[in-house]
Amino acid sequence: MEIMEPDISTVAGLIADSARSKILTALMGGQALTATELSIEADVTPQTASSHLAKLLEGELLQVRKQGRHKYFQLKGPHVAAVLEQLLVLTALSTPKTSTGPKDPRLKHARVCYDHLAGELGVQLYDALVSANMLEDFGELTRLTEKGKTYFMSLGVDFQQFNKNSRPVCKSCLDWSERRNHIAGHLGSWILNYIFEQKWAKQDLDARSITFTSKGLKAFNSTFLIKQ
Amino acid sequence: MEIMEPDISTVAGLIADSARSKILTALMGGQALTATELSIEADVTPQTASSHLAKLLEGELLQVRKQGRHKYFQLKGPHVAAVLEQLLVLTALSTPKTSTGPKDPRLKHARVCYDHLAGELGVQLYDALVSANMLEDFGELTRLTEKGKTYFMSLGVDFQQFNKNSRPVCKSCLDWSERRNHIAGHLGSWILNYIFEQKWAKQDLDARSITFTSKGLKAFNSTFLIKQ
DNA sequence: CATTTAGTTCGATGTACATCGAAGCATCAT
DNA sequence: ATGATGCTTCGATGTACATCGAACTAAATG
Repeated sequence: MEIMEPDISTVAGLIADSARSKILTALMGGQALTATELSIEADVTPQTASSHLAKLLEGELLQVRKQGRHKYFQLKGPHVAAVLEQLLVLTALSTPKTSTGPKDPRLKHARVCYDHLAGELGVQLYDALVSANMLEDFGELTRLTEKGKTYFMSLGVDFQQFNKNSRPVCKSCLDWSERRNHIAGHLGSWILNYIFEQKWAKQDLDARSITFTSKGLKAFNSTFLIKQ
Repeated sequence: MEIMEPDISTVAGLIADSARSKILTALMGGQALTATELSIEADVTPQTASSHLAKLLEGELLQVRKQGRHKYFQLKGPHVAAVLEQLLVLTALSTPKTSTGPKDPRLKHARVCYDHLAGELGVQLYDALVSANMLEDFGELTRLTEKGKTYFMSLGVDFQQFNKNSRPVCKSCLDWSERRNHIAGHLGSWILNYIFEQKWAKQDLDARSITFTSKGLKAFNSTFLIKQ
């Protein structure tokens, strides 16, 4: 007669497999990927990937769009991304060597975290907005000030639109490589979109890291008041 | 040469097993439990539980305190609890029947979520504080107002102490049964502690649900301005 | 039409691991 | 001392499942 606690183990089991976890983290890049792309990413044959993708769909972690003979897969929603991000943080904390490790060029510098900017640049953006009094920082809590609100409205943000669904406007998100906050939520999503719209940067092939043009980086820095 | 993304799958694998997930959710109750208690909770023999507990320790999800011939296990920290909570939310979302289900007496009413109050009472507390202008609600974001700060200081909260480590003072946390916010973070932890200190309630045997005395419930309601 | 490409289904193989019984150490009680 | 309790290690058993080769469907291409 007791209320059953939801059974975590099945969902965790979906993430537990090495190939599937690679697929999921690849999809943290935010963009939809095809089955074969994901099979390459996961380093398994297409047949194996197909089986995994079926399971991830069944488990409601992914969604598909069919286009011609291609199938484009995506994370099902922000809640899924949140779980993955938390797991990344936890793993990064318990294995300090690999995480803050020395190597790596681009992924550490700037990458996409589901639908917003992460990496060094993401953290810099966060810090700049805080020191410009556009963002108030309370640990993991973050709030856009009036000044910040008017500023982003001048850039074209429609906050009316944001409030329509339940997603928070502005949410901080712990970065597993930097271990610092960066901006998630609606605003984070909008900013990343803006970056691509302005053609300041483009997403790399590996679907997670992004590269700024030199002009784009300058524009980004000046628009968001990041002091070099 | 690329930076390796942390391997989520190993941590997920620890949670993926049915017995281990039962152990972990049992420990979401916040209080330390012995190996045999956990073996009962997980519905396996002591030997099996022992093997699982060793793995969870190895994987840094748990910590132990040895006392005499007993071993008391606990979640290693808030980050672990955060992952579990996110997984609970995700699972609850994808299986709506079981989660918001009809049955259940106590667990739905008031329970402990790692170190703070959840369930109907937790949500009521949250709402009351918001409507009393002590808490500002921005979706998943929450902030204590000046009014709230002074109020809690009058109850004996030492905010100086809170700021010493990195944990956020006040953080909202999605409730998997109610699908509404409740208070986590330092303040959430303090409030739960206060409830036990005042002997308004005691934690049940199943380690997750808590029962208020009738006097305690009244005191709780009036202290935190919850209108019946 | 035939041919390539994307994705699937099926069956066989192998491996990882959860489980418990039995036996072994501690620690507490009497 | 002797016995009881809490927890662990070892070994044997069984099962679940990831993997790929081979063969199949569906869509684009020419």
